[in-house]
Formats: sequence, C-alpha cells, structure tokens
Amino acid sequence: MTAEERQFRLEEHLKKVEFASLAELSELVDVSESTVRRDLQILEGKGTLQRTHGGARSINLRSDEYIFSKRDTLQADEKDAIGKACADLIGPGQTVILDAGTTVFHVAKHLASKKPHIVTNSLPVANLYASNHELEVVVSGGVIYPRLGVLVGPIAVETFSKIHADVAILSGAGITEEGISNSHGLLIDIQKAMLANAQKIIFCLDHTKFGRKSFSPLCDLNVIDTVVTDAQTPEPMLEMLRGRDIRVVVGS
Amino acid sequence: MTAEERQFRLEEHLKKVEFASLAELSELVDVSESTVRRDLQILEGKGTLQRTHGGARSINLRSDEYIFSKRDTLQADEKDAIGKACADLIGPGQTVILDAGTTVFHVAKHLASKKPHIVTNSLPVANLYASNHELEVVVSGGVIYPRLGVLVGPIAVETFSKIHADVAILSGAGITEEGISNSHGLLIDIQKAMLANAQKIIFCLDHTKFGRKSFSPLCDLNVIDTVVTDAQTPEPMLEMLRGRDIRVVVGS
DNA sequence: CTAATGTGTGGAAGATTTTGAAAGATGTTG
DNA sequence: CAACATCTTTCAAAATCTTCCACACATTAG
Repeated sequence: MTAEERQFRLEEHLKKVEFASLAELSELVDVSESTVRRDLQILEGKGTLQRTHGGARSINLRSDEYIFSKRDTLQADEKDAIGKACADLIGPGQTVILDAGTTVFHVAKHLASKKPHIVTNSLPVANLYASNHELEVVVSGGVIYPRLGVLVGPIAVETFSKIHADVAILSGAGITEEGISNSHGLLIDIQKAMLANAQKIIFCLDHTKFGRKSFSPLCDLNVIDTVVTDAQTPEPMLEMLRGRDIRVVVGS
Repeated sequence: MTAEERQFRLEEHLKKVEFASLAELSELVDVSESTVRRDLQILEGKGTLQRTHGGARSINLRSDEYIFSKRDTLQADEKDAIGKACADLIGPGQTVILDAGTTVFHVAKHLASKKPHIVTNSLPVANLYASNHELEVVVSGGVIYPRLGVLVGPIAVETFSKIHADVAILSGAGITEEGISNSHGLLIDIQKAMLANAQKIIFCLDHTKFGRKSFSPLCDLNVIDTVVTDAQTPEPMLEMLRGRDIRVVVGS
C-alpha cells in the first residue's frame, strides 16, 4: 500500500466515524503510530481533518450527519411513520414551509414526489434537495445554529415574513393544553414568522412531546390545523385536541 | 507485448483500483520495476495518472469531493494550494465573505484556524462549518441552484447588500485585461453585491482561468486588491496584474 | 555477412524519502 | 502536584527513487 493510499483510507475512515484514536488508525492501516501522526499532519495541512489529542476528528461532515445523533435515531421508526403520514397531507405543487428538527426532516424525505415548493431554514433539508433539479427550494438564510444545522436570527425571520405559503410544517419540544412550546428563543422567533405566513399549520409531534412544557411558549392550540403523531400517544391527549377542532393524524 | 500495450494496461488497471504499488504493477505486466517506472513517467507526462512514492494513483475520480464535478477535482491539488495561500492572507477574527465555487471551497477548508466570521451563499461551505461551535457562519439564503449547491436570487443579493465585511473571497470563470467574467447572470448579481460590501477584494483563480472570457462580465480589474493563483499561470499574466497595482500571490 | 547504431530492458550504486523507535517536552487527569 | 498519556524531535534503518551502465535485439550501412 502506498503512502497516498494510506492517507486516503485514513480520510475515508474519519469521514465515517468522525473521531478516531491513534491506535485505531494505526491498526487500520497497519503502520506505526509515528507514521500515522505524520499522515495526520499532512491531512490536517490539506484541511480535510483536524488533529486532536490522541487522534483526529473529521472536518468534512456529510449532509445527513446532523440527523444521526444517537438520541434521535432511537425513535427513527416512529418519526418516519409521522413523516410519511404528514407528507400525505400535502397536495402536489403546494408551497410548503419546513421547520428545522429531526421530525420535520423525516417529512421532507417523503415529500419529493409531491413536487412542492419548499421554504426552509434547515441545512439538512436543504442538502436533501440540493441536487434535485425538479423542485424549487428556498433557503431562509441566517446564522448557523451549530448542533442542529438550523439557520436562525433576523435574516431568517425576515425571509419568512416576506413570503406566503400554503402550508407550514413545524415541530416543537412540548405540547399541553396551553399550547406548543420550544426550547430556544431564537427558534421561537422564526417559528412565529412561519406561523404568521402560512395558510395551514401542521405540527409533527411524536408521543414524547405530549404533556411536556419547554422553555419558551410558541403559540396557542387554536392556531393549529392538524397534528401528526405516532401510535404511542395516549388517546385522551388526542381527544383533547379533537375537542378543539384540530385534525389529528396518527402515522403507522 | 509491446510497450504501448503495456502502458495501456497499466492505465486501465489504475482506473479500476485508484492506487497501485510498483510491485503490483510490475507483476501485472510482468516486467521489471525499472520498466514500470519508465512507463509511469511517460503516463504521468500524458496526464492520465500521478506517480507517488511506491507506486501511482489514478487522476480520475478522487472519490466524492462533494457535489462538484469531475472536471473540478482534476486540479484538486492546485486548488488546495491556492486555498492555503489565500487563507494565509486572512487575519484572525475578520469578517469574510465566501463566494460559491470549488476554488473558494478549498479556501474555506483552510480558514477554520483563523476563527473568522463567515458570510456565504454556498451550501458546501455552510456544511463545512455547520458543526463548528467556535465560529459564526451566516448563510445568505436564496433559491438553491441545484448542481452546485449555490444560493441565488433576490434573497441572497439582499443579504449581502445589508452586511459589511473586511474581505470578500471570490472566484470567476475567466480573467483578461478587460476584467473578470463569470458564467451565469444569477451568480453575477450576487457577486456584485459581495464586491460592493467588502473592504478588500481577493480573487482565487487557477491557471486555466487566465485569458478566458466567459458569458457575463463581472467587474474591472481595478476593483481587485489581490489575486491568488497557482504556479502554472504564465508569468506575463502575473506581470500584467502587478502593473495594475494588484497584489499577486502564487500558491505552492 | 559483419560492424555500427539505436532502442528498450534489467540491474546496480548512490541519493533521497519514508519509516519506526526512542528520548525529552508538553499536555491531561486525578 | 504527581502519574500518566500523548506529542514533538531526532536519528538510524529500510524502502524507494534517480542515474547510470551493460546487455539483447533489431535495423542499417559498409
């Protein structure tokens, strides 16, 4: 194996695992740790990775890596069911606002066939459609809120204020009788702009969100047209929503 | 087997395996390593492969660089050199506008250590920094121009019009004595907004861009402060730029 | 036919690069 | 602060590269 091939393999491995120890890398390519250190130095110079104490970290992250944090993949099946059910509510060619967040991302995955116009502040969603020639995707702009790949701040708010959409698909951190709440003021501002500029409001909320109340209040229940959730949500909660003239859809 | 047939087979083999050691190649075509060395030298001259220590590497598809086309990855090393040299021109903590395009993407890869504030309309650049907590990245917003992952349109233009940056790092499709040109009107509008709102203008242009003129004119040479290019650019071109008070930096 | 010339090949000597290991410096952890 | 892990620097050994030379084979000239 040539030195270049070895370095290439190190790169590839790091793209997959994000972090790796020196011992792990040295074993992978079967050379001494000294040599791996030298390789990492070269690759760091090329900008493809970043050395750390004891190993290295990948710099290039793949577009779908935001989503694959462990916490979220735990309920991947439920969220996918919600995504599918929610996508079915959208008519062909509609203009759709897509919120950031993992649940809504799952909606996006099922939405392509409807050829919607999409407006979003989520980098993962943008990446999902970046190479799709068939549909128009508007990205809101804004400051990247690191962990989640969400665009926030005044630029994002302004973009949503200036457009009008048929549907807005959002999610939140909690829902009670008092309304929806979310975890961060920055996100709230944007979501309020989304709510104000869409004709129909759909919330995607898995069963863990019911009965929970998070940091900042977002809106009352009466602005909501439809809630999409999964089969594990307790029936009384759903009844409560129906009693307030909210359509309830349960994914399966 | 004739020498030409042998070289053809070496080429073909390398296209398949990407990397190969001298021993492997020597066994494949059943001649001494000396002869393989000579063959590789010839083939390298033809540009079909690249010699490395211990063997050779195919120049073709350097795996997935991103949404970028093969044409661009062909000159990955030159562009990387440009990226490095250009990043060295940036001071710590500066606000930097980053254009879309492969060359500028290479600048971005080398920029993290400067902890800049970044403003960009390039999805690949945004992704690059999306998980980096240490620096602030503003995404311009706009409609996704599919193949390249660039954000275009009025939203993007407006964002750039409203900010002010220390430096703007751009690229173009061609540069002549008459100025810089680029291939698409949508991109031009945004680049003009970038130029208007940055104090210092840096253009990153590899040697293939010199003497070329593309579809739409972008700007005159006199708005440029610095041009960063690679070692293959002909010296007369660089002299012409210097004669117009443009700083010229050659990456290596 | 034989000698001279040219070309491609294999191999060897010396130069260069790469590698692995060890020693001291630096950073990390309890 | 001490114990430990990891990093950088350094050096000798190993691998690889370049440069040369001799040989084999073909072509051409005498």
